[in-house]
Amino acid sequence: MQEHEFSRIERAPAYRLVYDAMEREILAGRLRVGDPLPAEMQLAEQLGVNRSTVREGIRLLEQSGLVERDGGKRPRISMPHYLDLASSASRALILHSVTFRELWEASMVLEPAIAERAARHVDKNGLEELSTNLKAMDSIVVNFEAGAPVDAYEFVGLDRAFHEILAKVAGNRVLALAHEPVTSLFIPAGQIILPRLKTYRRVLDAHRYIFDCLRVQDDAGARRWMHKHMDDFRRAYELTALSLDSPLDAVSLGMTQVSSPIRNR
Amino acid sequence: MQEHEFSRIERAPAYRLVYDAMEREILAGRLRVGDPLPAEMQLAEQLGVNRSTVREGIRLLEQSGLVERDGGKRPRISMPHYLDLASSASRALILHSVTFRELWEASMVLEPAIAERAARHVDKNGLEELSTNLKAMDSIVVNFEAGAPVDAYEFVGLDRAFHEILAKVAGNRVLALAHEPVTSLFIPAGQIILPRLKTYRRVLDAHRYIFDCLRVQDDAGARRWMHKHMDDFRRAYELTALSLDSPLDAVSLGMTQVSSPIRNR
DNA sequence: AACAGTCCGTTTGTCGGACAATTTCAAATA
DNA sequence: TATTTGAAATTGTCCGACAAACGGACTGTT
Repeated sequence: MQEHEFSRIERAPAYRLVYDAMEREILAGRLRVGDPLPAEMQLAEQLGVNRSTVREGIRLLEQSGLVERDGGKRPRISMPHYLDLASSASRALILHSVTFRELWEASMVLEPAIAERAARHVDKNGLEELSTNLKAMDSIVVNFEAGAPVDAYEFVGLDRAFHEILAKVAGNRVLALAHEPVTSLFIPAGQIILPRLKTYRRVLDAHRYIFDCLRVQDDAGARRWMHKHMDDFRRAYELTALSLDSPLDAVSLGMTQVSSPIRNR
Repeated sequence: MQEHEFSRIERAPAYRLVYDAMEREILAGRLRVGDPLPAEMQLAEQLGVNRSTVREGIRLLEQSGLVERDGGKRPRISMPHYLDLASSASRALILHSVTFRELWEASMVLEPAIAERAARHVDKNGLEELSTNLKAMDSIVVNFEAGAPVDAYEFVGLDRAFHEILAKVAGNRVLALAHEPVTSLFIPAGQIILPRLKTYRRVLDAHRYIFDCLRVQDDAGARRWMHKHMDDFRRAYELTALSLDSPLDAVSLGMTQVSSPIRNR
């Protein structure tokens, strides 16, 4: 029967305070992107803590993408790239046993919208990139129809690349960010589905229709074809006797070595 | 003039290997969610590195949400909640100078889709939550129209809460994840716009229309009203003489103390 | 039996120091 | 000027130490 509720007393460890302090400096622009981090010793003195403590704080910055380490060189301030965040998002979604249906529903919302915007904003460069992608996929399909085996990994990679080029071309980074985990989670499913159903030609054709719409800036057409394309994917998923409502399982989908979100360049 | 190209030798620091190893154990389920982490000393012995190195690795896990520390207790394995990721995403988007237009475009895609699904899946519980939210907002508006001042922070908080309840009710975690950074970035804009235009009643009415559609499971109506609601927001933004295409600036939007993504419970 | 107090081993947080490997940078050299 | 060299700085890793907090067992009181 308490009258007064006490607010929880918060006692953050020093290494987290280090993290907070440095994050503030970065976000406030006093430490600029690209600059090397101050030496650990120097930070330790300025902040009045031990070097080990500073190091632990830097690890937090590192994982949150605000600090980037290249080999043994001085770590530098960096902007977390939103596409890096997507990998953590994918992992989180898997751990929460998100179902394929949720994934597919989201893609039915995002992909057509992205295709539509891509058709409106595409430029010569984007068309070039897409064309190159299509050519590569075309040669795989032609070879396949001549009897050659298909490298599923390569094919699905091209598929993904196509959609990511679209997302880039659409020119909306918020949509691109939302889109990224979806495509990355589709990959394992694609690697299971495609080798079984061998619908390579179908995927290629869909991409080509979308490409044609982009070329003439037909945004409604791009949206429509993308819609169809994604619906195809769901049907294929069901045809392989996979249930829409079973969770994407980390292990069965080979995501066990997601490993570290270090971006190699 | 070398003949043979050596593939770059990659030498990750030990603390990152510690991170990788432990992440593997967690994702493979050998360390289960909720379990306390093994003692640092024990890990150090098993992995053959020093305790300091283990600690640095644990910091990486901590920031990526796979390990949760509550006070001075033993850290425990945890699932990163996707909504926690959203705060990093928001920060990244701000750092990349995303424009309000991009944000708004994304919301025009996501919010109506979410409202539509919410109307289809809403249950008694969800309606209850929404109703409570509406009542709270109603009393603020009524007071305002009687001459009382409005706590912008509180109002915008209720606004956000309404949209988040919808996202939850829609029952699609992928969409909810994509949605989260958008609402959180809208908040500062709302805090600028609403006190100037004083369109509190307008927001409340829109929410109520959407709520009514949900009650009768009118998904098309929910979508339509949400669409209108978001379009209203853009118009309000323009009316305050803010440019759609200027980047969301961290400082002017008061995001300087984003600070640590620790989830308090 | 329920509850408060005490004690003790364990674990984390922090400190200080040490050293090898590598990078950085400026001086010396061709 | 371009290259090499060498010293200083910096990071990665290890070791050892100790205070503070936690968890659990034990005890005594009501």
